[in-house]
Amino acid sequence: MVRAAVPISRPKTSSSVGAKLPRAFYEQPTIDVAKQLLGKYLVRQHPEGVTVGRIIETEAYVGPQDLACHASKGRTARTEVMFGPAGHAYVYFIYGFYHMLNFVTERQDHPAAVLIRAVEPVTGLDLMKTRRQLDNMRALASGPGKLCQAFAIDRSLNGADLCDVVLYVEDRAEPQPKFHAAPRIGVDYAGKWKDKRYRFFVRGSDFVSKT
DNA sequence: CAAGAGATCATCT
DNA sequence: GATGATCTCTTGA
Repeated sequence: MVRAAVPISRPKTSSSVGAKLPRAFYEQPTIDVAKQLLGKYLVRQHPEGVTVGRIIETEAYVGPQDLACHASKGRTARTEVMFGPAGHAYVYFIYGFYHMLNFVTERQDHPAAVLIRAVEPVTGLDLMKTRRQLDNMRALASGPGKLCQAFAIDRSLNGADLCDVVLYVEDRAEPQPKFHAAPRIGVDYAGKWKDKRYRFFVRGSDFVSKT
């Protein structure tokens, strides 16, 4: 006789698996946000289904003085979101092909953000594989452009509130993973700022974009 | 496996 | 008119 079903298994699409990070989390100093995001879970709700990934790699872009930060070029249509309140998505399009996902940090009028560079696929693997036209789990979301493709993130999400439901981050009460700090990728033009160790990634993960 | 090129377009000069 | 917070494929050891 089969035992009666007991609701102990947690529905994967429910927020009950973790606590959504509040706006106050994103209002912290950008470097702290970048480090603390490691081991948290990026959740994307979409009509095709939910995708979830464990955040493996981030980069901090700390403000207008940071020559690698887009906001160092001034306040423009593109960078406008970064000048707004923390806890919103800054999504931009680059190289004619790829979208980049960032989280706006710190206070109003201090333009800064954290770039999400890689996640470990957790939920919605089939959806990610379809979107990426690829079967290798290691390559699904191990890069900023790859993860945006896998999670169906484009400029329609620019400015999206991370305290809303379509895109947010969950804390599943894991201990903070050990991580490395290294220079950021692809910012050789940024003078002395290019050598700052503002890139953070989980030690030993197979899902880092570059080692 | 490393290095290089090509793809392609929004944004700013 | 140039360039970029990238990715993938090809080439050649």
